[in-house]
Amino acid sequence: MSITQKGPVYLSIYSDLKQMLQDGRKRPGDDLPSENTLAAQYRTTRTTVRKSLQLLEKEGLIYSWAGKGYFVSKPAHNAFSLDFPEDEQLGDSRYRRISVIKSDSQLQQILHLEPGKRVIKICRSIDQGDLCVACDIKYLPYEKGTPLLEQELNYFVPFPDIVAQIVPTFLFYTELEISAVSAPQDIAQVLGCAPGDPLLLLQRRFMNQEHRCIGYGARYQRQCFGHGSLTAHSGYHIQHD
Amino acid sequence: MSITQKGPVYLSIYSDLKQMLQDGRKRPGDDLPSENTLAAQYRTTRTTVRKSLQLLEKEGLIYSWAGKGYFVSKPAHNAFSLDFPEDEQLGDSRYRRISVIKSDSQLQQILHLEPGKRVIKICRSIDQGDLCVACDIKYLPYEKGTPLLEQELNYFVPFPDIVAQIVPTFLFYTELEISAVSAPQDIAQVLGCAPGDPLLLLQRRFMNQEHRCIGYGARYQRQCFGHGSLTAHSGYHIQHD
DNA sequence: AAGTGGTCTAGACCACTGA
DNA sequence: CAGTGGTCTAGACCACTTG
Repeated sequence: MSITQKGPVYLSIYSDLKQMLQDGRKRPGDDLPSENTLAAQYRTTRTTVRKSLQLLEKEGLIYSWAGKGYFVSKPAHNAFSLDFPEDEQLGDSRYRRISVIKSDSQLQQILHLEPGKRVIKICRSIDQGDLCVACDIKYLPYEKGTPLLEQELNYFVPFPDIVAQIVPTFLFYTELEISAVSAPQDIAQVLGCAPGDPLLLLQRRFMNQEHRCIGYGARYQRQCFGHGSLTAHSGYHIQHD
Repeated sequence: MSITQKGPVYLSIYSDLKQMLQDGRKRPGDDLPSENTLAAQYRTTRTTVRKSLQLLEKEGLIYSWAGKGYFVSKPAHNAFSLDFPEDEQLGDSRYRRISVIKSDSQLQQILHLEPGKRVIKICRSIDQGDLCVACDIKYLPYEKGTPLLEQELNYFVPFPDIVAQIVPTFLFYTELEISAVSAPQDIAQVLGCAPGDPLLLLQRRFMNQEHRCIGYGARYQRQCFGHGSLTAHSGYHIQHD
C-alpha cells in the first residue's frame, strides 16, 4: 500500500493519505480507514498510525469523531494568513523622527492613558528609490526609566519588539485594521501625492491580556508598481510546496 | 507540581507549562525541563509528556531541538490571521445579476483562457439597511454542461463553494490582494458614493495546483460606521480565550 | 559517556457510536 | 455487541549534543 519507502513510517502513511486527498480519491465528508485498519495495512501499531492522522488533523485536512472514525474536512477558503511587512521589509527609511509628546484626548482614548501622560511618537517615511511609498506614525506610552527602550529606538528595531520591552512578548497580541482613506493634507505632503488620493491605512493595535491597547501604529501606504497592496493566502498550497 | 487535577494528564502538563509562558516565568529563548524530568515530575511516561509538549509546539509557543531540549520560541507578531467575510456575512444582497459573456483580453489574461472563451459574470451589491456598502464582480470560466453550477448560482452559495464545483476543494487555494482605490464612475454609481472616494478593493484569485487562476472576484468596499474595514489578528490570545 | 529528543512496539482500559 | 477513537504504560533503539 505504501508508495513512499524512505524516512519514518508515520510520514509514509501521512503522505499516502494526503495524496488520496489531493488527487480527489477522498473528498470532503468521506471517511478514512480506521486506525486499526491502517495499522494492519502498514504492519505497524496504532500509535504510529495516530501520529500520521494527527498530522493531517493539525493541518485541518481531516477531523476525528470518537467512536465513529476519521473524516475528510471541508477546507475553509475564507481563513487567510497574512504577513504584515515591517517597515524595513517595505523599503528604506528616509525620514525618521522620535519625540516625546503630551497626549491629547484622542491618544488618551486609544492608549487608555490618564490626562497629561506623555507618549513616545515615532514618525517615519519609507522609500523605494526616489518614491515615498508609505509613512508611518507609532505611539507608545512613555515610561521614564526604561533606558533600554530609549537605546533601542535609535536602531531599526521592529515595532513588536519595542512593545515587547514593555510587556513580555507572550502577554500581548496584535489587532490589524485595514481600511482605505483619502490622503490627508499632511500625509499627502510626505508621500508626495495629491491630497485625496486613495491610500491603504493599516492600523496596528498592540493589546495586553486585559485587551487594553499598549501600543498603536498607523501606516499610510500608497499604491505603486505592484507594491502597496497586501496579499494573504488560504488553502493547502502553503503547507508543503 | 500539577495545579490542574481534572481531565487527561497531558492537558494538566500542557496548561501548567503554558501558564509558565503566560506569566513570564519562561521567556523566549529559555529552555524547558526535559521530557524525562517532566515524566518523573508528573509520575507518567515520556509518551504522555510528549503529547503535552507537541501541543505547545503546534501552537508555536515552543520548539524542540533533538539532542538539546525544548525552548521557548519568539512569537511572530507579524503573522496575522484574517477572516474574509463572504457577501452574506457583510449584509443583504439587493442587486444580483448573472450573465454569460465573451471574455475580453483582460479576462483572458486573468483566467488564462483562449480567446473567445466565455465566462460567467456574477454581479452583486451588498446593503446594510439603506446603505450600499460593497459591490462585487466575480468571473468564472464557463463550461457548458455543468447543470449543477447553473442551479447553484440561483441560490446564495459562497463563491469558494462554486469554485469547488469546478475543481475539487483540496485542489485549489486562494490569494487575496488588498488595496485602496478611487471609486470608478460605474462603481460609485452602484455604491451611491462620489467618484474618487476611497474604496477598499479586495481581489480574490482562486488558483489550482498549477498556480493558474480558475476564478476571480473583485469586491469594492466602502467605509462606513465601523464596517468596511478588514481586521486581522496575531499572537496568542485567540487560541484559548 | 550521559542526556536529549525522534521513532516505534505491544499491549491496556475507557467512553462513545451504530447495528 | 463489536468497532472506533482517546488516553496511557513501560519499555526499546536511534542520532544527536554536550562535557
